[in-house]
Amino acid sequence: MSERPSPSAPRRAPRRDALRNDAVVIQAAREVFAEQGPQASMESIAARAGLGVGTIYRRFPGKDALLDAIARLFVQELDEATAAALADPDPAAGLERFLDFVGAFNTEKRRYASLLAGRLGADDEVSRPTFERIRQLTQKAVDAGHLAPDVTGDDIRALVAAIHAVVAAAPDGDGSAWRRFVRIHLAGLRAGRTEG
Amino acid sequence: MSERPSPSAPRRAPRRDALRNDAVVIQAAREVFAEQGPQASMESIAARAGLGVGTIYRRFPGKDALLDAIARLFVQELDEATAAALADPDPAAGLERFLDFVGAFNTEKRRYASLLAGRLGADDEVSRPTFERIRQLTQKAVDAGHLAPDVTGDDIRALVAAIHAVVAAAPDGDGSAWRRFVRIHLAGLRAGRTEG
DNA sequence: GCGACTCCGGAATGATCGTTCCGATTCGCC
DNA sequence: GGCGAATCGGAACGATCATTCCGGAGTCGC
Repeated sequence: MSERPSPSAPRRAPRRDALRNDAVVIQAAREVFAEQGPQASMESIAARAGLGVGTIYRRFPGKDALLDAIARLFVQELDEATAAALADPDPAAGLERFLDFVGAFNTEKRRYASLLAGRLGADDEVSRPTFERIRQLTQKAVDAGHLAPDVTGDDIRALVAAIHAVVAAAPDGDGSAWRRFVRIHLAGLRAGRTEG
Repeated sequence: MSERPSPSAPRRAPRRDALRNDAVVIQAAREVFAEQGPQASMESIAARAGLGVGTIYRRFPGKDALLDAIARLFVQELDEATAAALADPDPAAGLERFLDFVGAFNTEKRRYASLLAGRLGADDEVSRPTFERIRQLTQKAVDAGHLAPDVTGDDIRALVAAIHAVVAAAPDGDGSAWRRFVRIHLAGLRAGRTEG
């Protein structure tokens, strides 16, 4: 019984250059997909990374896996934003901080919406724990009297989806039209008693 | 010498089958693009139409032209809806009727958003005369006191874009989540004095 | 430094798809 | 019914692109 971790794997540690390339590929893919959308070719990504296509395929089973990896990255950033917003002692401020993040995120990276579209199903456009946090964030704001009593996490989720679209539809120069949109919608969420 | 209407065009009327196929192609393309998105193949459209691909190319210079033709059709429908809404004697009712149309239109045809995206530039997502009518519609509602004084056509246009997204993001069964969204946003547009 | 093994580059492969082309078919007119 | 032209069908072409493959370069443990 010599201590081999696994009978058939006397593996060596991965080489340093391989590890570095891992990060380089993700970064390049992020940039290229943001610029050209999901139909960007693997070759253009490889070129941006300064690598050959084969190197990408060593790490990722295929283009779809690469797309998924990046989508997961975005969800993770959104996740961190919800966690930060939830930690804010003032519920209203936390909610607005979160919505600010969503708008800024999409403004910076216009094309990400098309990347996420379809890749994450309708009911997990936001990963489940993230949505749970949005729900809590909403509930706190309702309890504090900042939103009408019947407002739910679904309403905020719809608003998030709407922000995507408003950012994408805004004229080129205008990077903050979405702020006005959010302000208006929040006014509706405060005042609106939707006796349904 | 002999009386030809035009020197170089002794044209005969188009054949009846050609005229019929024109409509068949458009209809098939509408259906297939709605189901599969803009990346649907020309062959699948031809198959749906019960025709050969060559027949499509006789009418349309290429796939892009076909896509454009359908996008123009949608804009035209939207155009008619704005005209009808503007004709309504009650400004508030006209505006709501218009927004109802937008939501229903997108609900029926989920994938049309991706078809229109990018094809019509940011500043003519709605054709110019259509946008002019939206502006008038908005102004009438403002003058009648149904919307806050500083609301403009751009606000309604943003709402239209948002409705697209909300419809697309809604869970499968739920074909009317967008109604709630619109109701809330309209409340914000009524109450919100955005002293900016 | 050296040997063995991992990793990289980029040409080759196979599939998909938009577009073209031309013989066969159908239509309009007499 | 028959002729000439417009139209159709769908095979063939060329381009693009994801994916594979393997000879050669680079790295690690010693």
